[in-house]
Amino acid sequence: MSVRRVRSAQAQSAARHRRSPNAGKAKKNTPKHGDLPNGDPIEKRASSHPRGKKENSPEMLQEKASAGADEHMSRAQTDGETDLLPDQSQLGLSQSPTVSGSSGPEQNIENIKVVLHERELWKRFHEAGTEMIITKAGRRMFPSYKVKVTGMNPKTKYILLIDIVPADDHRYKFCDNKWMVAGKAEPAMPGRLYVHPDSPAAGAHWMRQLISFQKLKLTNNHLDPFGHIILNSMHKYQPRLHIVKADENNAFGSKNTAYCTHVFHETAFISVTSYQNHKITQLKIENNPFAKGFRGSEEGDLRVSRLQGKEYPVISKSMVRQRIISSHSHLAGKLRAGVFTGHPQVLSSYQYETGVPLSNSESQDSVSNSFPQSRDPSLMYHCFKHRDNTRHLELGCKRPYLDSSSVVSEEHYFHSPASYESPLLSHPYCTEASREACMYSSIEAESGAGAVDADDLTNSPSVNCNMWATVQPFTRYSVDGVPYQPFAAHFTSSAPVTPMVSHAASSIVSRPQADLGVYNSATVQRGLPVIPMSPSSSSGSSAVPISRHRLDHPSLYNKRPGSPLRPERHFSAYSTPGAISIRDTSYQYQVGLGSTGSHWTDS
DNA sequence: TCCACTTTCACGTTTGAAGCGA
DNA sequence: ATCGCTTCAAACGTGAAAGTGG
Repeated sequence: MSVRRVRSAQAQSAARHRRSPNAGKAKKNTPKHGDLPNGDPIEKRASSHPRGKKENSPEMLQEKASAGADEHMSRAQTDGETDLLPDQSQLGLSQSPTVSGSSGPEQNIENIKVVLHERELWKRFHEAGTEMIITKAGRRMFPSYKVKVTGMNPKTKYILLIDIVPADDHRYKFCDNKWMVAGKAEPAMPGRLYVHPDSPAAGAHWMRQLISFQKLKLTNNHLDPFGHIILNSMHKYQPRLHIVKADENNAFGSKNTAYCTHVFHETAFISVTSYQNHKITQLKIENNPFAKGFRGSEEGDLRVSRLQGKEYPVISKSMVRQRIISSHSHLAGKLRAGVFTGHPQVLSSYQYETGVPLSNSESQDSVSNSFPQSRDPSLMYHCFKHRDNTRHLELGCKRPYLDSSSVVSEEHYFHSPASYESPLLSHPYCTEASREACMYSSIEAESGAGAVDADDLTNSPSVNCNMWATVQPFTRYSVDGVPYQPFAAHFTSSAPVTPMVSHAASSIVSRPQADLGVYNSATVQRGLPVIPMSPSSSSGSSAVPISRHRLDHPSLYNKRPGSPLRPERHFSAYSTPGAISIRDTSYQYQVGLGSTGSHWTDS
C-alpha cells in the first residue's frame, strides 16, 4: 500500500508535468496565484503580485463587506439555537478569555476575537457532513478557512497558523448515504502546521481585513514534499486556528509566550479522495467558483447521482436546495439521516474534552452525527500562555517531543508527531514568496524510537522548533515494513530538541456572554486529568471552548541570534529512523493551571 | 479469483494573475 | 500610470481505470 502510494505520488507528479509543459518556464517570478475567486486579501497580498488586488479594490471591499455581512447574517440567525450554543459562538465568533478589561495597546491575547468567515456556508456543509478532497498533489479546502480577527494589539506582532487534528480515532465509510465507523483510524499523518504567509504581522495588519487560509492544501501523500497538511482518507478532522504572539520579547523561548486556539466545529470534515455524499458534491459545485463548469442542468445532477452509484433517490440540484430550505421533506430527512446532523451525539472528537474517547460501539451508531450541530458551542476556544520558567510537569506535559537527531528542517515546514494535539509553532515564518503555504511540522514522534527527558528538553538550548500539544496517538508509520520516515525534515540538525508543549484539553469554563456568545475564560478551567496518548484522547484539546494554559515549555519557537523570530531555512529530508526520540508516549494535558491574569507584555 | 471499495489520472471548464502593448 | 487583451497555470469535479484488501 505504501509503496503504491509512493509510486502513485511520483506518477502523479510526472503526470502533472506532462499536463503542464510550461509549468517550469520562468514566465512568472511570483507564486502562481491559484487564489480562489473570493480569495483572501491578506493572503493575496502576501503573494506580492504586482497586479494583485489592491487594498481597496472592489474585490477587497466586497470581501470586507462580505465579512461584515456574514457576521450580520449569523447574528440574525442565532434564534432557535440551543442553550448550549452561545449566541456569539453561533456567529462563529470567539473571544479569548478576558483577564482584564484592558483595551487598545494593552489588549491581551485573551481579548482576541475571531469570527469565522462564511460561517453560514460552513454550516451548510457541516449539516451535510463536510468532505474535503485530498490528493497527492494537494487540494485546497472548500469552503476555505477565513476569519476576521479583532481585539489584537495593533502594534503587537502575531503569528497565525492552522493545524488539522484528527477529530477522533475512527476510520469511516460512506454507507447507505451516511457515514459510519469502519474501524480504527490509521496512524495519524505527520502533523503539520500551515502558517499564514503574512506571519508574523502586526495586529493592525491582521485586523485590517479578512485573513484567509485558502491556500492551505490537504494531501494524502505521506511523503509530501510541499508541506501540505497530510491527512488520512476517510478520517474525520478538525481544523484549528492558533494565534501566537510573535514579539521578540515574547518568543517561544522567552517567558510568557502566549497563544490562543480557536476551533470552529462546523469546519470539521471527513477527508476523502472522491466525494461520497452527493449533497456535498452539489454544495461544492454550487458554491465553489472553480466548479462552475459543473453547474448545469438537472440532468447533470442526475448524472452525478448515478455515477456516484449511491443507493439513494436521485435528487436534483433544485431538490437539494429545497431540502436545505425545508427540513420537512421526506427525502431531506433521508439525506440528513446520512449526514452529521441532528444527532444527540456530540461525542466523537468533541467528547475528548473529558479525555474519554468515544467507544467504537457508541460511535457506530452515531457516526452520522459526528458533526455536532446543536449542542456544541460553535467554537472551541483555547488560550494558552507559555512560560519557560515552569516545568513540564507543572504543565502536565509529561513528555515533550524531542528531536534528538540532526534532522534537517525544511523551511516553512514543521511537522508534529501525530498531530493529535496541535503541533504548534516553531518558526512561523514564511519568507519564501514562492511558497504558498508555510507549513511547519514537528519531528516525528517515534514513541518507541527513543526517549528524552524533560530535563533534556530544558537543557537543549538549540531547540529549533517547539511544538505544543502534540500527542502521538499512533507511534509509527511504515512503508513496506520500513519504519515511516517522518517528515522530519523539518528540524535543523542544530535543533536536536523539539519540545512539545502539551495542549491542554480543558473543560468549558464559561458561558458565552449574552448575545455575543463570547467565551469568557475568566472563569477558570479545571485541570484535566492526564490524557493518555491515544488518538481519541489527543483530540481533546479541541473540545475545550475556553482554556488558558501556561506552558512550561521553554519555547514555542526558537529565538535565534540576530533574528529571534526568524528560523533558519531548513529544507526537509526525512529523518533517519530514531531521529526523534520520545521516551514516553503519554502526554499530560494541562488544563487550567489557574493562570489568571496571564498577561504578556507587548513590546 | 471475485468483489467491493478506494485511489489515481486524464479531461474539460472556469478563474484570475501575469505579461504585453496601446 | 492605466486599461484591455491574451496567455496559461491552477483549481474544480467528473468519470473511467487501476489498485488494494478481504
